[in-house]
Amino acid sequence: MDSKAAKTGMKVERPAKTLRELALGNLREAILEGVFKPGDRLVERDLCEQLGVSRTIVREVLRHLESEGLVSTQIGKGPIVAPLDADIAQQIYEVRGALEAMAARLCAESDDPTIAPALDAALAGIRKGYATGDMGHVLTSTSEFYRVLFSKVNRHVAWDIVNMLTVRINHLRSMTIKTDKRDVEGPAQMAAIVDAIRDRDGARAYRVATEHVASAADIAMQIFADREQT
Amino acid sequence: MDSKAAKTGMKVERPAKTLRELALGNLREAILEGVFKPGDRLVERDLCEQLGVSRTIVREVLRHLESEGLVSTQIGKGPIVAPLDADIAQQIYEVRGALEAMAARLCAESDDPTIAPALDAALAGIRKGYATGDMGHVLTSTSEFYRVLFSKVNRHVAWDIVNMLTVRINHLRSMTIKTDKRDVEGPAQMAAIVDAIRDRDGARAYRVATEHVASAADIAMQIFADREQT
DNA sequence: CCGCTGTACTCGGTATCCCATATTATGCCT
DNA sequence: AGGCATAATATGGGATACCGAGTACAGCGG
Repeated sequence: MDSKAAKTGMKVERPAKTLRELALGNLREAILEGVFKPGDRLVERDLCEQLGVSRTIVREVLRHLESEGLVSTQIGKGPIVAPLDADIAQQIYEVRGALEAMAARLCAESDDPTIAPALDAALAGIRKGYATGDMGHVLTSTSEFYRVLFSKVNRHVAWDIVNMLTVRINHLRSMTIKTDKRDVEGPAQMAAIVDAIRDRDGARAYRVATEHVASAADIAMQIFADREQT
Repeated sequence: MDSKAAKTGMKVERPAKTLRELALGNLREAILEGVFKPGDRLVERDLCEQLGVSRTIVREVLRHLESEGLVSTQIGKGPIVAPLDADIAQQIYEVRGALEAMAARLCAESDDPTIAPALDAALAGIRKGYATGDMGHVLTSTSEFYRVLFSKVNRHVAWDIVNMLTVRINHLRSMTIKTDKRDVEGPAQMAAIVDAIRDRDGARAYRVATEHVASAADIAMQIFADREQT
């Protein structure tokens, strides 16, 4: 796995050694898991206890998450979990779409025969997750699918951006994949991307990738609409 | 200005109040200005003196710049100014191209008649900068051009990303705009973008915007090639 | 000439302190 | 009783001082 990552030029994250990286991961996870909900205040001194680290670390971590967009700091108050509105979510999906479509096209236009099989493997993981009802597995396999898409053509800058954006819409992703018929539609759309890549059809790969993200965005917007009606 | 910014949803940066924001701006500026060159170590305690702030601040700032990609921290050592290689630069130009082309298309497809004049104004600024030899003015006007492109269609997420990427290739930008004939080619390409927008031709706007970034990237790659020959 | 050792440097991390502000609780006066 | 002024609390912004560990380099000895 490591050698493979090195071969693709993709930065392999070595076992996070510094406390700060650990704390960063933990807090990010906690926010993603919903332990802290959007709008909740993130009190530095409380986090020190909960994370078991000093305020220095907590502050560095908060700053980092702030630049990731997961945390926002209001002037007179302090850091809170950044709320996500429909407009921002829409924009995030849009950028993701642009970048993932770009990557899909590049994959199609490269002549690396290992791409399609690797994507198929990830796709199989997604289908298996749906079949077994393991939604966590669906999410990680989906990430793997896109990771392959970017790393096979050595686009780690774009991949980093997509990753940054993805964490912000994490809970939306969890909901979109549970939507009615998404268990067949989603994989089908992704299979269409793989097909286009296999056919070396860059334009089609670009188009179907764009459509896939757009349909996920549509579902997300529907979720916002439903929520508002409450 | 504030009301306009609010209307466009574009984040207006209020006069940085916290010491941290000041220090962040100063250090970023220093790196961009070349006070610290790629590979230079950024010794925390030295920066404390030079910036006149405590280590707390310096560390938060370094963390922030790290997540911006301007600074990289090597495990056993410490923070250094992130070196920029041709591969990364290429990828940054590529992502910028994808996003700017997207914004150009959106501008063309919107029916906001204020877009083209605003872009023309920025373009005039660029031409004036070239005419007077004020390259700093060329750069800020170019940024203004793209800021308008994104803000007129309310894409501040994408704009933030483009901005983040742009600082990393700042010195390349300074060099590309000084390239032979870039003083006529560059503005001509940007005028083509405005023309396409005025004609409501989304596909053409997308294409010419892509081409403009690609030509800038080509020049940047040439700079890397020349540098290597030394 | 090469290898070892010790010292200086610096980072990651911690523990306190101080100050300003914002919120909340208290209490007094009308 | 109600409203306003005030005090107490909570918290963020910032500064210091300190410690342990790893790196780098200089000098010493073989």
